[in-house]
Amino acid sequence: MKSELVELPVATSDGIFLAHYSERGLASLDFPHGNGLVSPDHAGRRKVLSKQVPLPVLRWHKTTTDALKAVLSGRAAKSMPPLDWTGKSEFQQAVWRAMLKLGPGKTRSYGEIAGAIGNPKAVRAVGGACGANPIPVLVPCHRVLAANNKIGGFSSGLDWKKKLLAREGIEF
DNA sequence: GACAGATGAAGGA
DNA sequence: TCCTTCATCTGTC
Repeated sequence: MKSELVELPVATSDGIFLAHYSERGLASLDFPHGNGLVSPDHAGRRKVLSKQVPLPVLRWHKTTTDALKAVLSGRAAKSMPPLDWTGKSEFQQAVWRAMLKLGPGKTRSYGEIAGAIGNPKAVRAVGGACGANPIPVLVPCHRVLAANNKIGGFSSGLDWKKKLLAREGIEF
């Protein structure tokens, strides 16, 4: 089957994020690497040039750009592009949906997220699902803290998590 | 099937 | 308080 990803850069004041779109929607989002440069890993990845980008993807990309900039400045995204979670487990999707409900400045603990999806004991699994989140920032995994307001962890780097939380006025 | 993980809670020093 | 240990659940190899 063809599941070619369209790869488009998202320029923000924090660097150039890299968005990957499938025919279903936004599939993943990469944090800027170093000084906004794309990692060598992406160099060899098959991608579609901007000229060939389908119209729906261009619309999604605009929405994604707006949403990303809004979240990075501590505001709520006005609208979200469709998210492509194909191939992900039901559990992971449930965790991510629960996180999408968190507005700016709101936080939950891993235990509370676990409870929200009806499995209060699955706290460690929630941590695993957060780490597997392909769309950080837009799926606000940075708003999930450990118990007692501790920072917990962040797969893309604790610095990003701290920065994002600080912009939303969250104390931890 | 075994193991690891971005946790949480309880018990002891 | 702080540290250690154990219970629990899911994903990955």
